[in-house]
Amino acid sequence: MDKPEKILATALRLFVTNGFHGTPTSKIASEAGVSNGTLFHYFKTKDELVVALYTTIKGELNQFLESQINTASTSKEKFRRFFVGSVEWALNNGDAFYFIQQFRFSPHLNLVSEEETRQQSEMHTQLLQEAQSLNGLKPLPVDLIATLTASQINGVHQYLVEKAVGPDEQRKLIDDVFELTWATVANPEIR
Amino acid sequence: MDKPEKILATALRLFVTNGFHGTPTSKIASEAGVSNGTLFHYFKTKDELVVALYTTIKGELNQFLESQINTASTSKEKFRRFFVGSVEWALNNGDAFYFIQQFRFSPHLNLVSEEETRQQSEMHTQLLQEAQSLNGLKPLPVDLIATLTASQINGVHQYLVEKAVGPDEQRKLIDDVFELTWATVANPEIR
Amino acid sequence: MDKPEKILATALRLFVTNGFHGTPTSKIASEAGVSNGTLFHYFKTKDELVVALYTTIKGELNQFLESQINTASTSKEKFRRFFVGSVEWALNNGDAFYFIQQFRFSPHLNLVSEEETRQQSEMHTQLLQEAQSLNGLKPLPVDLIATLTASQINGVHQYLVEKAVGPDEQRKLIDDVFELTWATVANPEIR
Amino acid sequence: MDKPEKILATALRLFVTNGFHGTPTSKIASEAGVSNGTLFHYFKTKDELVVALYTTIKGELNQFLESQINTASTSKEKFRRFFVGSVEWALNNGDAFYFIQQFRFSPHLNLVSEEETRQQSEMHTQLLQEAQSLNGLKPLPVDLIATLTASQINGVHQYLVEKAVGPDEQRKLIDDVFELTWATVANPEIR
DNA sequence: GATGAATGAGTCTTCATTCAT
DNA sequence: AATGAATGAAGACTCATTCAT
Repeated sequence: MDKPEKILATALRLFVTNGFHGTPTSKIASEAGVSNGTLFHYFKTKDELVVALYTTIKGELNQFLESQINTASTSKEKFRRFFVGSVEWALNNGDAFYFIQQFRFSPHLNLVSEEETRQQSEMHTQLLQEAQSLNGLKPLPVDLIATLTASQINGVHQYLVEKAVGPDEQRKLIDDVFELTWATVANPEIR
Repeated sequence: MDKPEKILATALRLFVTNGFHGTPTSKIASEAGVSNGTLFHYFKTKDELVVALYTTIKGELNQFLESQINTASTSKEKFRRFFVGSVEWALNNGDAFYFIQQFRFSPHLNLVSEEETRQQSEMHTQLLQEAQSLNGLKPLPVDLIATLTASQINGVHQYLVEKAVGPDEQRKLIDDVFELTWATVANPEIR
Repeated sequence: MDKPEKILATALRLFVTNGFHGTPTSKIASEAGVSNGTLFHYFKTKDELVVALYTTIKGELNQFLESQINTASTSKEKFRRFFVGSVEWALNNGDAFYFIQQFRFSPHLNLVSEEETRQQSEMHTQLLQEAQSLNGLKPLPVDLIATLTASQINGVHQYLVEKAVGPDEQRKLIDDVFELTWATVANPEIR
Repeated sequence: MDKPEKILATALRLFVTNGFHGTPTSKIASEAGVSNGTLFHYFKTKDELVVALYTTIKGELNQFLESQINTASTSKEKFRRFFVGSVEWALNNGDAFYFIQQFRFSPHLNLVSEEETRQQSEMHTQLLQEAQSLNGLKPLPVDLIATLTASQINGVHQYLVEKAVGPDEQRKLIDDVFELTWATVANPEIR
């Protein structure tokens, strides 16, 4: 792991525990094993570091989801992979997932261009548009369906974390909720 | 509005715009029309102010929801009032609702006792337990259903805010999603 | 004990424990069982309170010493009473004695007029001048003798406090040191 | 003089004039020619600065006394050097000596470990123990003798400062009082 | 690239003091 | 006389950021 990566990883850990404000750059630097100056060598400002962390994490998540979806053929299967993959990634990357929420409810969000924000949700939207064009979804606004499924993903994840469910049960539960969600949004006529 | 109330109202507005850290206590005080010292007369620390704001808002929300539910008789109707009431409260109290999310993804959350946290979600849980005991819900963990419906509430709200939907369409959309959600969690046999 | 007295007594206790700076007037007031405003009703400023406390204590000490000396007849006996009385008063009024030192090494000392300062040490000087005029003391400056004996008083007191000597041994020790001190300053020819 | 030294020197001067509380860290910093932040770079808190100043001064005093004693051979001579050296150091380092008293009657004293306090008075105690083991002192507790001589040192110094005695007379007076003190504590049989 | 001493603006918080009741 | 809410000036301390080495 090179220095910028180490800095980002350390920042993530500390931000999640202490919040942005509660984490001085000096602490990030020292815990990352670099000097104060080095941090600012790679990230011009603290805000830039925060945004870079967000962008990096979002990139990793998207890359992971893409790899999950690629191998599926049907719309439902793609959708399932997206749903299940999201929850599992969130479970395996608790800090990163928490950070995303933290970031979205902070003024830092304004520092990310709308263009970038749009791109990041593109995959999800595209997936649903494809499904809808094949008559596979209820006649609801695609964006609504997207938002609702994203909410469900958050919901399942939150439940699993709070209840500390075991791995086997976990898999079953995720799948159950996926099926419920699919039943909710899918066109019953061609189910 | 007495002084503590003015302080809380001003703090809410500023926190939502600038974040906790981005809002100096001095600005809260001056915009609330009181002196710096007065703020600290009523709230020992800034953190205490943040927590007090959260507790107050949660209290108001819960009181509002309780008033909504009281007049309903059937489980589904209670549930509907809860669902619709939540979304509408969120729409009418955008700042307060945003603040709740902000707060939940910040280290301040740790300053709220578990007891209080439990109390705040009690109504929701009770509602669902009652419904389940009457065989009205699918055989899923009540907490899961609670978390999922809460997520749906967030989802609809988020969609409505982002899309700036008009009032009539809004009401219809909320009701549609409620029905979808109910269909998702209700026991189909006695639907 | 009326209110000003209660305030002074409380202030003494708190000053000794926490220092002048470490003791807010609000704490003095609350622990004295009066309101914040009442304290400032009796003492215009905090500094005035500090000085009033000093003056009061010094007055009590002097009154006590005067009562001790009154009944003695010879110079040596008066001197003994002064010496022993000082040490015993210091032992019985630990806080007050500590406060005097605290006060003397603080900028508050400047708030006491020189006239008052002079008056307070008058008794001691007078005692020694009387003794010297009777040829009872070594031919040293009276002020030097005064300063040295005062230092010895401090010294014995400090030792007794630090070593927590028992009462009987205490009395003997004080007397021993008095005799040593007397031998040091008294004119050997007419001893 | 490096920055920490400059800060300590400035702090000493200001503390003696205005007291701990009467001296803002900002004033110390600016008069020392460094920024506010630099002061806190070297001393984590104002209290730590105060304690560091005390420790430094005590260290300097002890080092000076040690150098004075080293060259003497007999107990009495060592004792004389200690006595005279102490008074002269106090005269030449008025601020530092005043600060020591100020510090000893302040709550800051509690911040110095007992171990350190013990070490600082070790030299004095050792000196007297050595003298006593050679039968050179009266059969009194060594600690008492130590406390009494320390008090005499304070006394002479106080007198000389108050009376503004000239240098020649000064030396004679210090020596006279030393002899008196020695006569007071030394064993008369082997004098 | 890397360092870490130095900076100083910015913030929370305290507290002596006032004053209307 | 007594209260205690209100004030705001003042101060300790933090921390993002710079820059000479």
